[in-house]
Amino acid sequence: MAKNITLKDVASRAGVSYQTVSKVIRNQIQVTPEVRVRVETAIRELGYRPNAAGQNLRTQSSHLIGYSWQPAPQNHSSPILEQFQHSIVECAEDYGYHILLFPQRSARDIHATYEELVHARRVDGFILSSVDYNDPRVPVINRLNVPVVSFGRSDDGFATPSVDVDGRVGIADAVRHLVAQGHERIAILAWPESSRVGAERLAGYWDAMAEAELPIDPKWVVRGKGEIDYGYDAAQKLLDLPEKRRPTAIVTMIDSIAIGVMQAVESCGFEIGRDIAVTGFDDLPVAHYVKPGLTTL
Amino acid sequence: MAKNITLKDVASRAGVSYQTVSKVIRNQIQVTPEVRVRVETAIRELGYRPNAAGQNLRTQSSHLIGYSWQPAPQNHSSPILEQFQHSIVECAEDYGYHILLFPQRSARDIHATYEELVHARRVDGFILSSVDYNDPRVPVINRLNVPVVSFGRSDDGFATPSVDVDGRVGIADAVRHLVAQGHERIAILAWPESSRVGAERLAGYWDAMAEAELPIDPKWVVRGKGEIDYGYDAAQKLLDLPEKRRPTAIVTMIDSIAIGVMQAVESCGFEIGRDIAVTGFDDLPVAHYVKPGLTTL
DNA sequence: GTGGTTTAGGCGAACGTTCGCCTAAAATTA
DNA sequence: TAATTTTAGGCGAACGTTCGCCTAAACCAC
Repeated sequence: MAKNITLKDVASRAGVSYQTVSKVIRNQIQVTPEVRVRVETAIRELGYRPNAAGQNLRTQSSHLIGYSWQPAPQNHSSPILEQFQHSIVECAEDYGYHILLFPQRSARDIHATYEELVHARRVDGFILSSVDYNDPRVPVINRLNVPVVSFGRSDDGFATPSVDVDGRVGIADAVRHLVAQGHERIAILAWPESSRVGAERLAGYWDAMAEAELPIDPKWVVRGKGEIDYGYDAAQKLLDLPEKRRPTAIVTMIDSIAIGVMQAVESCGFEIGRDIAVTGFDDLPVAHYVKPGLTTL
Repeated sequence: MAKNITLKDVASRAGVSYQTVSKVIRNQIQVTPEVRVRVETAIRELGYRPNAAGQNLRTQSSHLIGYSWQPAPQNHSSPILEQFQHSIVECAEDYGYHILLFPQRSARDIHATYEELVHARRVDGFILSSVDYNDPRVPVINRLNVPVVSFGRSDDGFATPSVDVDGRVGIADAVRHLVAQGHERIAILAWPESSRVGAERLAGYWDAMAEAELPIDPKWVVRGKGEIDYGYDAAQKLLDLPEKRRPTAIVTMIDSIAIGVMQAVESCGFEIGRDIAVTGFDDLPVAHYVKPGLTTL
């Protein structure tokens, strides 16, 4: 393998000190245009790339994120997860990070695995996928005091810094919550069938309604596009239904739609929280997607 | 985050020099049992873990392997690949390595991506999956002169070590199985000639047919692209053949195509298993949910 | 000119390892 | 006991960065 090209090589070619090269690269100092050009051409001519090991050592960060994924439970390989994996890889790259996969042989292994990765400073943080209720990984990682994001929700009392809510589970939970409050006629403003995310969330609605054995009036499942306007228009139609068919709760796919719904509710003379409940939804760290009758963000 | 525990911390607690600790850890020198015990207990008590960045810098190796996988075309996720990914992660771990995922946005990006990873010494080598004929990644990596193995073979003159699913034997077995059941008119839905995997599997078909000394009607070897749709359309044409030329069994390259075939069979009024046999490949999870048990490999 | 402020860029130090050389003491032999 | 070999383990150096301090020259106002 070819010899490493280091800052010093660049420096001697450009006729400056190697520390100066480092600073030029990261724009940390003012240099005369002439020097900057000299350094930049030297970098280009030599094909210099900062050495990751050196950077990691110095900055005490690996620029690596550990990704924990469940090894495909037998018959149920999920394209969503594959998609998710691809997304995080792309996104991490945008910030100069990479994704590191690691094994997780047995349940008892969990502690050792994560401890090892963290103490060896091999990763800067973790992404967990398929987090379920009472996920054993969550307490372990929390004890290690390291940044973590999870895809899926764990309800075991740890205020995990940020949580990505799974659409299906999230909407289902929202609906369950409404059911628990006594709602029986629950409508949903869905997205066109082409939307995968929309389908996922709609499935959550069906899940929860079926679970509660509640009938679904075809009118309650609205499909459409847009944000505030869509919410406003669709909600008006729902509120125009005869009282017996009129929903007492409206579930939306995203907060901006919920805002439109709330506007419509008010302009029709109803009161949010008393006459009708509205829920929103967001992909960002939202633990609270339902506030009885009121979605505030 | 807690302060790093380094060799020096361990050393001062054990009353030796830090370099000695390093050597004890890797059994590179003889030490008196007494010293060894002192060092080992110090390590345990402090919870010392070698810092990966330091090791990487010193040893000039990242202990990371880059894994290039195709981001799941459309909705078709392959359980094989998922399995494969899991296996390499486990296996790498056994040798103290980890797997690094990296993005590959566009074809033109390929060179930059790999060059970056190699020059920055971020990875020690690569594993490529889904390698096919004329895979653009192969020449790029070979030029970088870095270790690489691939899953699937590319026949373009580079001696890249590889593993692969033996499609030839697999399909041949399937055909033999059908022959043993008394089938004589066996059709195959192949892929375009540009697909190496497809060529392999088709070769298995020829092998087995020749072995059984069965004639092959040119109409029985269909070439096409796609999944369910392809299976559906191609099967319909096969079923439209006059009875004497109509195949009694259809071999497909992948389960999703088989599903299309089965739909076509049903819609033409035939019964799977009685009038016609269908085989798949690669054990898609869906296969278990399809009504008439699909014979797959 | 004198004194004060800005600026470009040099320089030492540190991050945590591993490697190889070196030495003093212990073990062996004569 | 003296000469020789073996051994345990100390020590300096290097891997390639980044950070912060420092200095000499350049600039400015009087």
